[in-house]
Amino acid sequence: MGLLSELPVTAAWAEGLPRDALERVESGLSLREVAAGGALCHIGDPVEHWFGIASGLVKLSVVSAEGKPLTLAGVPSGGWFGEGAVLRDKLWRYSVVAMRDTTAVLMRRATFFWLLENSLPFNRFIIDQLNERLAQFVGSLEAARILTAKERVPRSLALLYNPRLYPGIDRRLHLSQEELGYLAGVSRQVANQSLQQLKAQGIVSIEYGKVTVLDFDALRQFLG
DNA sequence: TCATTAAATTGTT
DNA sequence: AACAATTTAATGA
Repeated sequence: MGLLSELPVTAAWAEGLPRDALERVESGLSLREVAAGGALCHIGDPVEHWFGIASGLVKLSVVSAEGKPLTLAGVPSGGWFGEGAVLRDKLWRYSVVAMRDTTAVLMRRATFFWLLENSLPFNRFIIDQLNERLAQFVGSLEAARILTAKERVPRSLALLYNPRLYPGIDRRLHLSQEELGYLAGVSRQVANQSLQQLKAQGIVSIEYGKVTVLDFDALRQFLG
């Protein structure tokens, strides 16, 4: 019974791997617990791992010269990220901060590259993932220009429910309105008002510290 | 298990 | 940004 099979994370890239390869890969994995507010890595840290989120929620963020934080993306449980950094960079270009208590899976660089050289499905997974993220960030540029602050909230929510990047994510997400505001780059007030509107439209339901998506199709309208 | 208190979150100004 | 109201989590009897 290996590490992967015990995790509540669907590691799609591991499907189809021969048993001996799987054992080899699992020897290159480790777990790390990070409390809410803690960091998985900081800007400038050496890139030593590819990250997966077994449970919890993290955000990828940078800080502007004036000290204003900018959130690039949120990654819920089931998501893997950092392949761009592992492939291209020696140092992290963004910080990874836990928005909730989080359990992360760390894959050593050497293991990552071994998979690249030995598994075609893994290569396919990485290409799909890079492509999906590229689409997200291109969309973000558009959204920043075209969408109002209130519209950026449902867009951010829709991004979290990307089935390709984060398969099997629960309809109900443990995510406060303040945290959603950080993700969307809007104030908590705007996040609140936007959620109220979405609730009135029957797209989401709101609970204390949680949001549940009721209508995925309606939410995807905000992706543009 | 229940009551009390602190902390977190929400809705509004 | 600041306020009050509400919900949850933590604590201890």
